[in-house]
Order: sequence, then structure tokens, then C-alpha cells
Amino acid sequence: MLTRLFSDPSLLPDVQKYSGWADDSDSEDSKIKDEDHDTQDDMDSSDLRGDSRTHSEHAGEDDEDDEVEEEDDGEDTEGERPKKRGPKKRKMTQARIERSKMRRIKANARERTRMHDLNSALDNLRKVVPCYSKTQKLSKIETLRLAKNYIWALSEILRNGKRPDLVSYVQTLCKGLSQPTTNLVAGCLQLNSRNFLTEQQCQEGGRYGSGSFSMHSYPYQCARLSSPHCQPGSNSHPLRTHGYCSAYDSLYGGSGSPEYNSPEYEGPLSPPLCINGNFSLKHQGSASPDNEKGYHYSMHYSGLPGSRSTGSHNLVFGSSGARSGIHSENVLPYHDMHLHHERAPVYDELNAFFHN
DNA sequence: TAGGCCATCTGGTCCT
DNA sequence: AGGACCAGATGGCCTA
Repeated sequence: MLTRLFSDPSLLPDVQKYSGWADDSDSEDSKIKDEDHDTQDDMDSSDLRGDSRTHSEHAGEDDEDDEVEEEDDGEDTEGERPKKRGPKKRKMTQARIERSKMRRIKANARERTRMHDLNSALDNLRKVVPCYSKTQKLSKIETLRLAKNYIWALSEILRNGKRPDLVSYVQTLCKGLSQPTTNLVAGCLQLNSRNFLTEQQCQEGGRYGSGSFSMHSYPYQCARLSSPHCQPGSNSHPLRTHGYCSAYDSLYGGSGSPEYNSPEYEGPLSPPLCINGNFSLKHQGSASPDNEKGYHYSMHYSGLPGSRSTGSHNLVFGSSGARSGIHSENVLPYHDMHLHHERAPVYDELNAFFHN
């Protein structure tokens, strides 16, 4: 058991702590370590963790050490006080202490991997919201807020069946975001944040600074920046020379700037939008656990008014690609869209739809 | 230096 | 019984 633990890197931090490997002498860890070494023989569980043990710790004990400690200190004799109920305290033998430590070590390792999984899922989310940078990541809370706003914005687009104006689109995206994140989104969408700050954000502006926005200050780029059209210097647009590619422009075919309306611009969607409601994520060949799980996201807009049929055009939004006229094979999974930078046919349809 | 963000540990609770 | 999930505590790192 111990051999397996020591050979498992994920368990090392705890193993180090409980084995006295940690060299941070005044840390909490070392306190626990010292206690362990000082009072192992007659130590109660509270010596190990500072309070009572959990039920699971009781549960892990064998019959071999079911010695029961003397009930309190003899105060409740002769019926002066009712006898305490519940399981009697068991003496902490050396073996029990060791088992307790091992349970804690394993639980810590599980918790670490759980949090790592959560963080990798959050990283995947960062890649599909409008602002993505490997170098300067959005914080967790801002990622969630932006994702919520983005979903809402896309839902509104589908519900209304028409493209919103840039300002309201960005306003939706930035609702509830901090000023720095608002600036970042503005950077991605090529807007000066002063142009679209909500009234509330303007009132709160003092918290985050002047509200001014500098393209040069935030190296955020859209998820599809590696596309030739998003590469710095790929054309003369000053924003592009700084490496920015507008998600809005990608989505709407470049309405934000006249030059983007030129036919040769084939800016890809960023982040990916899948019209038939199925959104598949395949990841790059990492060994992340997410890969093995084969995420498949489904978004159903059928409940939204007008989402089934949007009037003058023939697009029907629903979970069934066959019914919608957009076949599922026409929709590249996220992996393909991000790695190969090819336009899926559905993008043309989408752009045509928004250009009507 | 204060505040924000994050990773980790920990104990409690719930579920299978 | 053991694992998943959660929230609180703590300390480190970074930035304005």
C-alpha cells in the first residue's frame, strides 16, 4: 500500500507531508507532522485534525482494534447525568492512526484530481467564449459570466432571427463583467468600451479605473486567431496588425468594419457556433481526461420562439439536422474547426442568413 | 501593501 | 464503506 502511494505522483504532496518530507518547518503541514510524531501512542483523533472524526473514518476501522476508551472521566456515574449516546470513543492505536492518514491522503489526491478536471473543463470553456488567450486567461468567475452572456446573446440571435447591432451584442456579452474583462471583450470585438458600457458599469467605473480601453494593453485574441485572416499583419487593418480578430466580425461577416465586408474575407466563426444544435467538442491529442470522456454537448433552441422556423429563410433550428436542412455531417466538430481552419458549409449558410 | 485569484487541505454531507 | 461534492481556511503569487 505504501509502496503504491509513494510511486503515485498524485499522492506525493500528502505523502511528503505525513512522512515529514516537507521542509517548510513553520507551515501548518509541519504542525500536523510534529503532532503525529510527538503523541502517536496515546493520541486521540483530535490530535490529528483538531476535531472529531467523520463517520467514514469510524467506518474504516477493523475489528482488530476495537478497544473502547473509558467513557469520559467517570463523571456520569450513579445516574447523575444520562449516559452519552452514540458510538463510544475508540482508542487510537498506531494502526488506526495510519489508516486514518492513508484515508486522508487518498481523499486529498481525489480532491486534487477533481479540481484539475474542473479546471480543464473551465479551460475548454475559455476556448469557446469570445475572448481567448493562452497567455492571459480569464479568471474562473469571469469565464463563467462571459459564457453565460455569450449563450444568452446567441439565443437572442436565434430567437430574433436577425443580427443585432454591434453595440447591443457587446453589451450583452459584457453584462456583469468587471471593467478589465469588459475591456478585454471590447478588444476582441474591436470596440472602445466607452461606447457600450452600460449605465451601471459606468456608475461602477471607479472601481475598475477610467473605463478607457487600450488595444495594446490586453493581449487577448479570439480563439481562431491562427486563421490566416486573423494573423497579425495579414492585412492593413490596424487591429489585425495587433493580432485581434473580432468574434463579431467572424460571426457576421465583418460588419464591424467596412473593409471586412470584402468578399475575400472569409473569417471563420470564433467561437464556433453550430446551428443544428449539436455542439461536439473533440480535443487536441492531449492526455486530458476530457478526451477520454468524449464530450458531446447538445443545445436545444427548439423551445425558443421562432427558433424552429425563422420566416423568410429556410433554416430551421432544432436538434435534428435532418429536419433542419443542415445535415450534421456539414457541421465540423470543434476540434476540426479549430485545428484545420476550414470553413464548414454551415458558415456560409449562416453568413448568408445574416447578410439577408 | 492590499486585494484578487488560485491551489490545496480539510471536514462535513450525501449518494451509491 | 467509500467516493463525490461542497464550502471554509490557508498560504502563495501577482498586480495596481
